[in-house]
Amino acid sequence: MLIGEYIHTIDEKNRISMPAKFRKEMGKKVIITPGLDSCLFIFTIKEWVKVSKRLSGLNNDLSFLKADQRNFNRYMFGRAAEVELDSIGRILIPDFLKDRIGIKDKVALIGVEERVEVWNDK
Amino acid sequence: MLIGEYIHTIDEKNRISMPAKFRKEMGKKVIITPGLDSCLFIFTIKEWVKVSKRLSGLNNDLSFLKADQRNFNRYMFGRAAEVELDSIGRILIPDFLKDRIGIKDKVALIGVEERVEVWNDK
DNA sequence: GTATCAGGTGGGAAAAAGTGGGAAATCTGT
DNA sequence: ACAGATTTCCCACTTTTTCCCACCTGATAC
Repeated sequence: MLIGEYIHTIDEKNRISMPAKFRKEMGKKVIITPGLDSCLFIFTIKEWVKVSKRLSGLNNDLSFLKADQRNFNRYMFGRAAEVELDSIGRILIPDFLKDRIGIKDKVALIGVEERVEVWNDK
Repeated sequence: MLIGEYIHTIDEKNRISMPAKFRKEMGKKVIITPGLDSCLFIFTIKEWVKVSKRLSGLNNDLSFLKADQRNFNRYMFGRAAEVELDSIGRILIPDFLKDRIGIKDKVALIGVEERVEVWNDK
């Protein structure tokens, strides 16, 4: 279970250290998506598979008729990125996701049970 | 069952000795969370599993789709910490929790049935 | 009264985590 | 194909955390 909050730096190459406490559970590859609220979500591959299945499971055969559903799924899936941790446990935040949460310098990485949230830390 | 009150010192490395009387029951790892009022709760892993299940038990599989559940879970899990006792039974209090209860020097560790509460002892 | 023991406190040294940056590899456009 | 830009990989420095040992104190036993 992912718990606790850590303040880390995002460097000029858009890298952030995954807190050591989270690394084991996160594995080598993770999925980053725009979160709800002004943050990013980071999921393990395993968790992402579950989440994405459930999200698309909400769709019924006529879901393409529902604008909200279409927009939401486009939002979630369209901007998700698979990211690999480097040899010392850092992840690279794609520009289009970085801009979303207005990161300047410091970010808060928050363990929320099955995901990590990334917030700008004013 | 955890009972009794002990006044201990928090040192400059944020360590507090778990009272010897509590150690056996607490085990090697514990979960520390902000308590109600200005104190911290320390739970055994076993107890934490029960507590967190009960509190987040209302969540469905996609709890992050609902704003109030997101906020609740962020608070609940984001401010918790898994902490290991060192070889002589001390726990390390994370800064973000230490600040919460305004610890200066002495703390009261109080056994309350299934948890230990940590209060500042002015 | 003194020795012994357990619990609690403090601090130094070693290890790990976090940050920064250079060089090699890859990509892009002309 | 080449020059310049970007990305990836790796190494090195600094800070923080962890581990371990030693000391102090109060209680108990002899």
